[in-house]
Amino acid sequence: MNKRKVNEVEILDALPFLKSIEQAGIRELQRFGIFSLIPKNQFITMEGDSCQFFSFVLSGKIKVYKTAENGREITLYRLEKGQSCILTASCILSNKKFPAISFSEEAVEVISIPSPLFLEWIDKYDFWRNYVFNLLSERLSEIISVVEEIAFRNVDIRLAQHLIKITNVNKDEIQTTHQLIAGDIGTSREVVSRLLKDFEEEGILILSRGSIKIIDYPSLNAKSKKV
Amino acid sequence: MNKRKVNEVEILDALPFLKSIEQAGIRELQRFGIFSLIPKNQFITMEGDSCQFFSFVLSGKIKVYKTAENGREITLYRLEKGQSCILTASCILSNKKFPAISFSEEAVEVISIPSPLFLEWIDKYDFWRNYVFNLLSERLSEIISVVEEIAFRNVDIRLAQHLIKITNVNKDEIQTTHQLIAGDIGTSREVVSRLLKDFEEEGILILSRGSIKIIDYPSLNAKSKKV
DNA sequence: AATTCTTTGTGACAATGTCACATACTTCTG
DNA sequence: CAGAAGTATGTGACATTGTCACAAAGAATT
Repeated sequence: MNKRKVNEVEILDALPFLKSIEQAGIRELQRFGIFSLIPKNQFITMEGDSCQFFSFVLSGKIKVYKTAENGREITLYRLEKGQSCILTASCILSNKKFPAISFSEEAVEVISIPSPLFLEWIDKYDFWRNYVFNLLSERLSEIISVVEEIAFRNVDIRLAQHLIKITNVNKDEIQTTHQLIAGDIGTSREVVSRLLKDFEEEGILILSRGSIKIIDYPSLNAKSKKV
Repeated sequence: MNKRKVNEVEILDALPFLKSIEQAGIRELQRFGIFSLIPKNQFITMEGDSCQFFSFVLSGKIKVYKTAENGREITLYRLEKGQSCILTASCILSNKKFPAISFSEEAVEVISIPSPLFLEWIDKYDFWRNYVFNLLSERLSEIISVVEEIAFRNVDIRLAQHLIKITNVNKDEIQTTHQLIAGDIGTSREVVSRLLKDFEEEGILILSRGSIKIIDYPSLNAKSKKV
């Protein structure tokens, strides 16, 4: 991992909440924050790791997920620019082990601070405390909606929703594999393949290896809202 | 709801973490805490309510769950003596609506404090902050294991686990309905009925209306750990 | 004893998950 | 460049789970 100190502009760009508050926070982050560059497709933490650092994502994308013995996966959430990991926070706060796997889907730049410092800042800085509490609250809602989706929603609807979510606004072609989609929506690859095939037969999209081209967005959208 | 002030002994009995710290916390709770007695089988909050108060459970049991349009349910967690609700905390902290239903399975005694006070105390008292953070962290792990169970574990195993969980140590007869079990493990009543029937045919338990009698605990236990 | 409500049982069928392969496309390697 | 190896997708068969519709049994009420 590539490590160095990080400058104020980079910090403020990723963490605008720091702008509104006293300089102390930024100075402290510059002083104690450790910059790391994590290459693409690396496992960052595994299930059971202990959390020595708390990190902010400056750029890139991290997937946080659980796996089953049989290889099935379920994505809990993703971290992008300006975000940080509720499970790490929770882990440090209650001194437990990290209960999931985190993996860099894209190369990631992070600033990390040692966990004792994380705890100290919570007591010391109001803005920091607010940031962490909000982080926890928001991620919690996300995870609860994951529960809801998996428990109640049919797979075809979840699939349609997910395709919409990962479709880039100005591009109708998604680069991904059925296996990755399966992990994101918590089902098996075969089910995804079958349903995508159905969608293709309905003229909603066109499949090719490693890519899905949406050709009837309105129908896909309708599917994602089906009762 | 029956409301009154509450005495120190009751508070300390339910919230032992207060013992170890300064008197200020207890005095404040006595001064501003509102005692309520909620009868059995009441809806306490509904989806979309806003959270005006933060409450501690002194006795009784509250179920916090989500429902689907078709009536299916999934229990997120239960609150008992000394606990409080992560979703309420999250709701107050990020100023959002309550995203679930809470319901008193038994008559419940709670002390509540107004949410602005909740926020004020977080800034003011270390012990309070620690309590809330720990609460959030621990409930978060619970909810993540709910995700894991629903996403990966077969229903028969979840059912066996759940039966073991709700079996009283010194009694082998459980008073409940198939419908309630279905809600707890996130499936439908019919599936629970079918699987329980299977368990009965295997000689693991005996069914009667409103009650399940475990007669072969070792087998049930084995089932709950099946690959 | 009749009525109503709640709980449980069940068959049929749809949706999803699993397993075992087959097939096709890509990349690597000599 | 051909063949091999790796990765992604397709598919049939079958098990599990979810849904629907309705029957039957037990408990509570009148």
